[in-house]
Amino acid sequence: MVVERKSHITIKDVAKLAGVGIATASRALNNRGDVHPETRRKVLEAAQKLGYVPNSLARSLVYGKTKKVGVIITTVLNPFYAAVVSGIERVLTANGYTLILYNSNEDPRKEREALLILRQQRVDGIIFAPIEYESQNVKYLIDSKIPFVLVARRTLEEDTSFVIADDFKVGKIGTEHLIEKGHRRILFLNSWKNSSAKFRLEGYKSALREAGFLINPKLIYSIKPDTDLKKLISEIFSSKSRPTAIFCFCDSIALEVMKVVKEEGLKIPDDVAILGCDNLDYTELLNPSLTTIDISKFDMGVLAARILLGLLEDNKEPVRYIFEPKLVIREST
Amino acid sequence: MVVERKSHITIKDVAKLAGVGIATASRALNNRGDVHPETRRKVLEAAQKLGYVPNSLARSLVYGKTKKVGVIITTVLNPFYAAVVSGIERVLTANGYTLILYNSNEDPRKEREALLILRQQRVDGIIFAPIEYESQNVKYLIDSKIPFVLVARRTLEEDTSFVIADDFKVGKIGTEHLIEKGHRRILFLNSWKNSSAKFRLEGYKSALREAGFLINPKLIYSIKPDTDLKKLISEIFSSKSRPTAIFCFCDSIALEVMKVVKEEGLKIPDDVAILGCDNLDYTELLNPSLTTIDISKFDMGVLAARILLGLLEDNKEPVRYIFEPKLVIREST
DNA sequence: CTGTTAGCGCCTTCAT
DNA sequence: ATGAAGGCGCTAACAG
Repeated sequence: MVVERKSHITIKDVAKLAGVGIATASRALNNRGDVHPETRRKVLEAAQKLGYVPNSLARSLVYGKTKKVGVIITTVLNPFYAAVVSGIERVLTANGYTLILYNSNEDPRKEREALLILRQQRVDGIIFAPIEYESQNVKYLIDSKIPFVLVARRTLEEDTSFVIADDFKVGKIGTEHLIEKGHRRILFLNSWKNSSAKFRLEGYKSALREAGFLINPKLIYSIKPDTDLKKLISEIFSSKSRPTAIFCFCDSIALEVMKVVKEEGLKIPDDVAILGCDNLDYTELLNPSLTTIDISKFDMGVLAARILLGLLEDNKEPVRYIFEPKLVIREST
Repeated sequence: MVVERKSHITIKDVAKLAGVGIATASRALNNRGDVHPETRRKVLEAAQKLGYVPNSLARSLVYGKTKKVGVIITTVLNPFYAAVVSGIERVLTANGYTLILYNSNEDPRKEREALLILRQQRVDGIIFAPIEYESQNVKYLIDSKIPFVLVARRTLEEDTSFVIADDFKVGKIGTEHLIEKGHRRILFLNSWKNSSAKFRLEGYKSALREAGFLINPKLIYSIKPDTDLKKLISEIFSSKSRPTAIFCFCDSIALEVMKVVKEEGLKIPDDVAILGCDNLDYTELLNPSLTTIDISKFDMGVLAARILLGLLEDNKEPVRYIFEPKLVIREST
């Protein structure tokens, strides 16, 4: 016969051992209201002796607040998001909040699932990098009434809080740099469906247009997580009119592209120039060092978290913040 | 038809709208017991209409299980841990578990705090990369009776579950490789206090000893998060008998070292060889490409999560698994 | 100052 | 097949 042992010490146990009522124990434990010093001592001692750990589920049930924040990003495998999450975490934990992390992996179904679970968990707020610019999931989130702030990516809604980079400018200054370097056929390996992809593409086009060049749709690709970069690149470079430069959506993609390009026996930047984006730590030491566009990753996370805290605690108006990107010229272009 | 909603719809609301009792609503919602098909339909419809989202806090209170797992690592900023976490997440979410992430940043106090909060949150289990080999926090965790598995780092306890690399071997094959390349003065930039540091150091010494060389304590350093690498390196290299090779605890450190070494005007590997560990994605493309030691990061996470699930669901015995490291020779040595 | 009581939202006997 | 009632652990009135 297995005896079902009570798995956790409760406040009841503490109260009993201290020889006081349950409410008194609660008061003593939480420094609330008036408790006789001696009583408090007894309670704390009992708690100590029993190894009492308050159950925050029960507490949250009562309070209606959980002190938890959900974070949904693409994947922490991308150092860009790792940095964003790190910034978020810094602020959140400093303010007594716990962080629940979800990686959507660019799959809207997983994103939706994450949202549902976060609602079930009754998180107080959500920080979110939505997969799509026109996002059903963000609509759903708005309906849910949970305070949230978008990070790194925005959506078409005008009245949401977000912290993003000026992606139009990213696309523009990157392309301008390549044009300046004499490139005319610039391959744009863009991301997929998200706001950054959308606005960077517009920046790319704008730069081309202003320089008086035609926009060649065949030079614009959307990379999905399952895209076979190797195949794509070698196809593109087997055509007669191969591009002389590649503008990659992010450094992670640029890294992959560099591998493939090298395998193809092409020299960087002589045969093909490569431009990344994010200015990840290692890009400075790549061979050749990667020209890229710096975006304040960590600070974006910090600010997003701060804004969310504002939303949670003061019930402020939506806040929008746009970080300025900065071109970092190195050897790859 | 606008529905006025209070802060959260409860099962009570659903029951009322469906015109049934709470218990029946619960049964219908959870496909439990016998419910008349027509009743079920009404309940589900009501839930749908109200946008009901079950409160998992309340549910967990009843069940005594939360379906949540806590993860404590050094920092997700290190791609090594990002990969580990990613592996963990893959398995956990696939099994209906939610992941709560904490970064200890090598600070035992933060680590302890994380442990406390996870207990308060009543997580079902914990996956944990402890900062110290002789860890008070792991003792505390053991006392807490929460099932856990250590990942990447172990402690002196023999009867805990863990998934680690064979760190003695890491230290050994790395050092042997450098010796083979003709190096005699090998600087070991080790980590701090954790099991990997301990065993790798033993491997390093063992290799030196077996080759018949003396162990020079002045060539062994422990890098802490706040160590000024630049200063350290330039001091070391300003002495007459400078090392000819540097064995770095991990690729992230190796990256920093490469930057500093280059600033000092030294050529790699001619003036100084550099060896990393972890085989991060970008190391292949560094200038020069980094010789490193491959460790199955993602798989370590996957396995740790699987083992934890085993512990949670079948209440199995502790499981220990040690991954084989593999030397990856490139240009930097 | 302290104990009793009524929930927070949900699930589960136990009757009906 | 269904509803009433008790309880998970905790906090907040409300009485003493």
